[in-house]
Amino acid sequence: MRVSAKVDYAVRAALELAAADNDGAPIKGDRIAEAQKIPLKFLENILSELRRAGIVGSQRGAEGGYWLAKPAASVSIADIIRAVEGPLADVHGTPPEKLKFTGPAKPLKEVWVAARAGLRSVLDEVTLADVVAGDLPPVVADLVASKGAWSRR
Amino acid sequence: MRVSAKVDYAVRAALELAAADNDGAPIKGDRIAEAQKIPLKFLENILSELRRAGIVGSQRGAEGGYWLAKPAASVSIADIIRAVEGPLADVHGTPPEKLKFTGPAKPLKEVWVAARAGLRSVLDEVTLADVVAGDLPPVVADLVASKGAWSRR
DNA sequence: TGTTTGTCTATTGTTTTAATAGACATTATC
DNA sequence: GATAATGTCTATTAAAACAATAGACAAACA
Repeated sequence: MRVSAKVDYAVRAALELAAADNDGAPIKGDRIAEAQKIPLKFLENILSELRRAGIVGSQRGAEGGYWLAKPAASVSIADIIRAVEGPLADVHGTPPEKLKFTGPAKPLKEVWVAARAGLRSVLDEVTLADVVAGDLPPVVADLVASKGAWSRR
Repeated sequence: MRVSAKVDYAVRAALELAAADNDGAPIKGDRIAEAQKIPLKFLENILSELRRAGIVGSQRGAEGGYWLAKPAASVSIADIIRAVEGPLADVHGTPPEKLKFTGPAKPLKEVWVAARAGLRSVLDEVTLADVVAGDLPPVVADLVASKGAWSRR
């Protein structure tokens, strides 16, 4: 699982929007870029994609900026990833449920489907609101507590 | 999670070796390539990496070929991935446990650690022997049975 | 000694990634 | 209505990763 710079930036930018309670006024790209150390122009591209996905709203002009277009509790980390990169998981360009393997590799399809489900069990469950509140769902606590979760292998 | 062609090939090649009970005689790269439709030269590069990682053994010359250097039940899918691509998961080039976030993004570290743990819960548990036998561990069955596991989102 | 096979190093073309640039459209304020 | 501040859109680019491919070389066996 390689989390790209783009996804990393997108998630952090969305969190800034979810956290900012700016009396309903839009937040400037500039301010997000500075707060999270993200290259401004790259961030603007990303925020445009999030807008096209209906996750953020925007306003041009002076006093313009961005805001979250949905309740923070209804936007998952996976939603952000899908908005900027497409499907969460694929194998050599194919979605897991469409894979066909032959010979001893046959059961591999179930393995990749399960791997995706393992990822989803975290990324589909955690919302922007959870992260902002620092109160993550039980599934995260369980996984994080599992042996060796914090060490490299 | 993007499973590259290389990882896909490596896992399937390893499964061919795990499945082949060729009276202890080595299996030719040629035969694996054909059975799994993998470009021969690319496969040879991959098998060399698996050999350097101690997962397969090899013999040159006529009657040469490859074999599994360990019991199939002791090699996990994650072992194969790590051998050919390095760590299972990273965020923008950094392993999850070393991440540092600021402001509202602070709890993100736990989220990425949990996501990696979710992946590991499948990929560290499933061995080549499991796949060859078509008898996957309970964690796979559970995840695969979870709602929506087989559909795209 | 010759043939078959794996090993190693290098190279190539394509795609993706991560960013940058600049013209343009919109909005609020003066 | 002019101006300044902002987001939008299209294009470009440099670097890296990806997916192979090539060929000389080394080892093993018949």
